[in-house]
Amino acid sequence: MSLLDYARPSLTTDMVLFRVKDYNSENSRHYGKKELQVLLIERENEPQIGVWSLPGGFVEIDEEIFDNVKRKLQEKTGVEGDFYVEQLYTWGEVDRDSRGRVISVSFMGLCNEETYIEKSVGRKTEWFNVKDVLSDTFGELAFDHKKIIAYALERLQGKIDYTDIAFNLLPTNFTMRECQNVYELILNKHIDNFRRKVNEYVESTGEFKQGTQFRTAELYRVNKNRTSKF
Amino acid sequence: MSLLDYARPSLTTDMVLFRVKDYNSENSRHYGKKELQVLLIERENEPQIGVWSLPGGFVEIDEEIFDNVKRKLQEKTGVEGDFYVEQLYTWGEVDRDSRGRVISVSFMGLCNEETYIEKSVGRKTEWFNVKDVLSDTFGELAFDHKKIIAYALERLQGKIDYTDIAFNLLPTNFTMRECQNVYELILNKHIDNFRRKVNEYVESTGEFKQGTQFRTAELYRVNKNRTSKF
DNA sequence: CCAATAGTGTCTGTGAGACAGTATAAG
DNA sequence: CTTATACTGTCTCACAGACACTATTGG
Repeated sequence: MSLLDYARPSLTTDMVLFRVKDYNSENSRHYGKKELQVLLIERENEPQIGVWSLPGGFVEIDEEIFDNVKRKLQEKTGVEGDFYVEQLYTWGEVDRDSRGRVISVSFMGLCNEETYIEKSVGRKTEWFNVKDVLSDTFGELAFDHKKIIAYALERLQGKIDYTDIAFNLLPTNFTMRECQNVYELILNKHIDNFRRKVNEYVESTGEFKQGTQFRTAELYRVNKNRTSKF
Repeated sequence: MSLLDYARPSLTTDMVLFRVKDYNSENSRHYGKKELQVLLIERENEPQIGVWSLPGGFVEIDEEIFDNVKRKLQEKTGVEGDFYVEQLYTWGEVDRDSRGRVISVSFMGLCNEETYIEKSVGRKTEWFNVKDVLSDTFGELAFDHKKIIAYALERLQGKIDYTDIAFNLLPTNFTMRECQNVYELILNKHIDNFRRKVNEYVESTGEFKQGTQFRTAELYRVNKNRTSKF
């Protein structure tokens, strides 16, 4: 029996790309402009034209899945760079796409101002507050994309305590306040004794952040020589 | 542009089914017959005829991926039942299968003597010690199946400390020694103060295991009313 | 009695939550 | 000086590693 005898599903990718907007805003207790954001695009084709959706697209027959998700992201949103990406889950419910059988391999990306650039590609793309997107009042996303974003957020929340994954949302050098902002935005709660918790992951740079309104804060970087927990 | 314009990859599943053989053997310090095992089948078709491989097969166009992996397992190995299954990872490297582009969604199953039955289907299937299969001396498995088994074991080891996933490898009622055997086989090390570690996950049945050579041991079951950590 | 396993008690160090207190910047 | 943030010190409680100890079974 040849492989050709099988009717094959289509294979696509979906990227849940997160960033933290205004991670550097001061005072963690005043929840201001800073927010965890996800990148969405408005669908241009049937079905569900005009509906917000995750960037992604069909995988070519000779294209690595991982390459595809970065290529589609670049083509559709203009976002590219060397940021963190990990595979999340594969969604394949028979009726998840009205066009037919479509299998989607989903990915989570974590970027920051240093690891990505964004050019206009003449399409409607926008960074949304993740909390807003997941709320009932936001309205529907295309296909099962709301479920995928919720899954990505859960994965991020789950891994943040026992990996250094969150540092992918920060630039090379950052203050403790900036780092704490990122953690608090992801976990959606205040964290006490924060510097003690991330101590094993970071090291001093010896430099200080200038231009702040109050006491200058020391800049830290990820400690690449830390002993791994795994 | 229609979906038909795309050349589509084939979609398959692979099942990494674990069980613990002789989890009830006494004395954890004498590593005897008890072992963590994985179910393999000998390939009957090209390519790689006669090579040990994970059970699985091609997904039908109108078949749920999850249904497929359980159906293929039953058809190819004769193993069926209502045991724990979770999706692991999707493997899609362009050159992972010599027949063409084949995407494999892999799953991990955890079963025990109560949750599965095994009938002969006239094919060569066998339960292997996971440690042996992953060692260099075992020889090659089909495709990237050794990598997939290694990934499944890592996932199992990673989740065992913060979930009750390991109890899927035990029958409804079990002794502390049996439970400890399962944990020690998965983590491949001795564990001290074991009953204290699993206390929150189990509750007494009030019954005792009869027919043991020495002191009788109390039987426990999974505590369904435990407060979740998640 | 002995041998082997089942199960308990306790010491100690580590680490997290809570929160008081000190340091430093701008104005 | 004040104010707001950066950063340190310390108390307490819970828990995990280490390991000594008691309990119960068959022979």
